[in-house]
Amino acid sequence: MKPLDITQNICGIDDSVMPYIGKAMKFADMRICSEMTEQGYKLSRTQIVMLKVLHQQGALPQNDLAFLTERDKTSLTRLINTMEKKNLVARIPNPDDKRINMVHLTTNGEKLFAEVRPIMKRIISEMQQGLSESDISTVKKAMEIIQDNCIKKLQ
Amino acid sequence: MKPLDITQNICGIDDSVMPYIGKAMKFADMRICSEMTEQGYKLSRTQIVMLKVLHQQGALPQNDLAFLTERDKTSLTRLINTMEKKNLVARIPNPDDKRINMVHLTTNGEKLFAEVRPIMKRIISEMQQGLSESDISTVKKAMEIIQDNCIKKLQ
DNA sequence: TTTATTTAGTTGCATATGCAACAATAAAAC
DNA sequence: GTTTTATTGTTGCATATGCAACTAAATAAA
Repeated sequence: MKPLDITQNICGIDDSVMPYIGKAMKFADMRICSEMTEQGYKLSRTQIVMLKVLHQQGALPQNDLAFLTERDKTSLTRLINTMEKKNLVARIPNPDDKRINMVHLTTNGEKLFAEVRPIMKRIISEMQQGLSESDISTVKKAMEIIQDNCIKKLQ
Repeated sequence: MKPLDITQNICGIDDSVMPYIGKAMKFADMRICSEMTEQGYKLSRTQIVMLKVLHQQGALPQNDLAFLTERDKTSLTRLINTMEKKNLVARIPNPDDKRINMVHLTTNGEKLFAEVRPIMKRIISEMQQGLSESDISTVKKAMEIIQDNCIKKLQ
């Protein structure tokens, strides 16, 4: 028995790209996770992206972080919980508005990001080996179209 | 404040397609879920795909189902738990090999799949509105390449 | 035939995610 | 100045997923 032919798409729509992008994403996440583990880092792609955003943007309120990364605020809350336990980020209450937590990278988080960055760079270029410039730009365009089509109807 | 420009990719690799496919997938799942809810069905894309596989393949051992759908067997176990609670599928022990559970679609599951199938068909075609034949085939090819590159290194 | 190994499935633990409902605080309306 | 509304963040509940460790059963090896 083999995995189902990937062309067997949902509900007989034979030109659906959904299962393709779903699986590519899943395996990419697994690959990143496994390589990080090998290198001695217990980090997911999600966490690495968050490190990067905080590195580039500086401290931000949770709400803004959720918006910037297009996540539900509850998801953001728990992601920050996880990363706080690992001492990658810290919540610092804003004295001017007691509702707000500013999320900072810790020194440890900054250090880890610097270490992990070149590894990610390599993994990503390995994952995209064999894709032409034009393939990459077509994929990006297509994904934006799909995302727009979805959001349009999500109002 | 706006969502980060999607071109802001992981670790400064500006031609990475990862964030694009991740977000497209997430919004597609949300769209499917929300539309299903509107129509009175509490079903995720994952569950619908499982209904379809069982509809087409007939009853299967959990192990085979996990392999066919490229899921970890523990993930499969819990997906079947969820669907069993909803009376969409049933586990029937194999008398010839007491280790094996055959997973069947229930009558209810079969009925629901028939109802949901045309809805999915519409959603998918709406989501891909604006993609040309050639875009779709490029995306498929690209996703297969990424998946292969990942699996290669996951041994 | 008894022991060792492999296979099928489950459970604990971890990550990630969204919706609904909630508490605390700030801002607006009155 | 008090009441109402909006904003920020958390928790409960639900889904989905993988790895490690486990049990039960079948198969292979001794």
